[in-house]
Amino acid sequence: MDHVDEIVIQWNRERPDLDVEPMALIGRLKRLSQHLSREMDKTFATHGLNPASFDVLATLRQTGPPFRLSPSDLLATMMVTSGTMTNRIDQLEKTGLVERIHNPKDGRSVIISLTDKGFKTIDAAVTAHVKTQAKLTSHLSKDEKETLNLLLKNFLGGFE
Amino acid sequence: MDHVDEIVIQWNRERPDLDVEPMALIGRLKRLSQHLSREMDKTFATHGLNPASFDVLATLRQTGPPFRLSPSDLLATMMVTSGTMTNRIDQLEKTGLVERIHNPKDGRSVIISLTDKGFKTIDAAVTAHVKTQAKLTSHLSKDEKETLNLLLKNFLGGFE
DNA sequence: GTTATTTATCTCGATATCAAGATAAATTAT
DNA sequence: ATAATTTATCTTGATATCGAGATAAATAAC
Repeated sequence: MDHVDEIVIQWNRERPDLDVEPMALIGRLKRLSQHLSREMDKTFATHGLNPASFDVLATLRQTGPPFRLSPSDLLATMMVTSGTMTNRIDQLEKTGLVERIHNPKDGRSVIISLTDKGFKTIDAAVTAHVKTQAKLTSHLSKDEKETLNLLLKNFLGGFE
Repeated sequence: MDHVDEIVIQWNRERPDLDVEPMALIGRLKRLSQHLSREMDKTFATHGLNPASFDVLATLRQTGPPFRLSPSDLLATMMVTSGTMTNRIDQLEKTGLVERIHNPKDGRSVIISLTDKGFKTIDAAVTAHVKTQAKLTSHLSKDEKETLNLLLKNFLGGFE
């Protein structure tokens, strides 16, 4: 009997015409996502990052040498608008974690490049982050993790 | 082979020392949550609401007559700060969907009450919302929904 | 070659949220 | 009773995001 169960009971009493089973499923998913994010954000903060800056740095790091992507490339992997991306890069540039490099092949575009400082920061942060994620999923058995992952992948497949 | 699989492959190449299985699980969960929210927000918008206002109105409606709760009660069910709650109530009051009633029993507190307009709005919105949620989960079989819901409930139990 | 369209990035104004602290009433301790 | 503490709500300043549109360069159409 958790928080979502209570909501379901209330709606069944107030609006018995509605099938609120999907609401329970989606409600738990969303709430869980919030809890996980909140915990992971703490790890980012201990490395001077917020989730937005971590995301950008991690995406650059992950691509391998020379750790460079255009804002458009970054946009393609994140669910944010172009204005948000500009702001994220601005903040990272201010703190010296990335730099904007002029693209000689295309005057419209720029290349976002991890600095040494950015590389060191994200490598340390991601090590801690993975540790945090391991802890956050430690309640689940190996089997549960696998089943959950498969179901989520299937579910997510409907959207992207 | 989805977006998250690609990320896992990249990290395995760049940082083979890290076990990124939890990252895949959490990444899918978060991304799915974003997709679902984005779709549900459209439904709210067609009723003149945003997710924040929907949340407050739905919580009031769900409690049954007389559809009243204190800001603290509302806070207890939502993962937001008190400042956010004040703002949410301000917006809803401006549009006449709720009203603040003085609490005669306690001079510190107020009672947030659904207006007629608020009641009508949320009843229509929640009907549409449930329909949207049914559609969003229609890819999953009955069995998948049940298994997923159980796993999420168990996972969520570790946090609240 | 000139014009029209598309693409890449940035700008601007509005808004929701948070963290920290202010205010004021109720409760507890002395 | 008075003072200290706790509780309930609100205020303030900062920030991340979004939507819509601006700018400028590259590409396509004619």
